[in-house]
Amino acid sequence: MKKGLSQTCYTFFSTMANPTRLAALEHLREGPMNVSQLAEALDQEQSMVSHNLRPLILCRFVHVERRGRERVYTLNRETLEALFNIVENHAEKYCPTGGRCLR
Amino acid sequence: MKKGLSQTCYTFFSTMANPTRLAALEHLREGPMNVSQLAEALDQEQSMVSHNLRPLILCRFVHVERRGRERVYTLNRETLEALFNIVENHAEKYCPTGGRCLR
DNA sequence: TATATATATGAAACATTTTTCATATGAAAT
DNA sequence: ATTTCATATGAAAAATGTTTCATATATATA
Repeated sequence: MKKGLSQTCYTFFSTMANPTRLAALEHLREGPMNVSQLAEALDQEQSMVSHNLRPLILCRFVHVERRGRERVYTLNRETLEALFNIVENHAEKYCPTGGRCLR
Repeated sequence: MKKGLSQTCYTFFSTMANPTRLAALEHLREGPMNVSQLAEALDQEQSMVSHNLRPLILCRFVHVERRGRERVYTLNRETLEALFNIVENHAEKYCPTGGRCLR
């Protein structure tokens, strides 16, 4: 592993390891959305969504574009579809009960 | 995304989002090791290593085999090499400074 | 320019996770 | 059967991360 990848991994996975952010990413798979739409879809306060979007942007898991006074968030599919595939494959093989760990 | 994958993702990424566990996984890339060897390599207390290995086992990121009174831990390469590749590719493209996020 | 709308931000309160330390377990050696 | 060695475990203390609430910023509209 290249030097610094361990730190990168930590930032990367910490950002992913949050239910609100994961739910936001799931919704963004359907297509770009602004913050209000996300807040509505997630049934969460605008402020909370906003707070949680920031690490996603810093990690480049989503990118943001201004449209008037809205901000439209778009999924970085290149990374995230690949990532979800790995998790899905791993879960199919090792977590047949769906999310709950085996003993 | 299949139902339950969001929960699976959370467990998956939470387990990855820890410096001690990431360092352990890095070392296990070199080959199987027992707990003492890992503790030595990581320069950490045996107890801490042990605590941190548990989630890795539950998620099937490593598997363990008894050898006398030792326990030898082995990396699940199938999942983890694929995962590290994605992080590496993402970082190369988006984090040229190595681990530190862009602004 | 005043107001409304969309989003972001800071800081305190709250929650979860990690680390440490003492001790338990279990297999091997004496 | 006792001791030793390797590892695991429970629980308290410490560290991190999340959520909320009040408010700031920035763009658009009246």
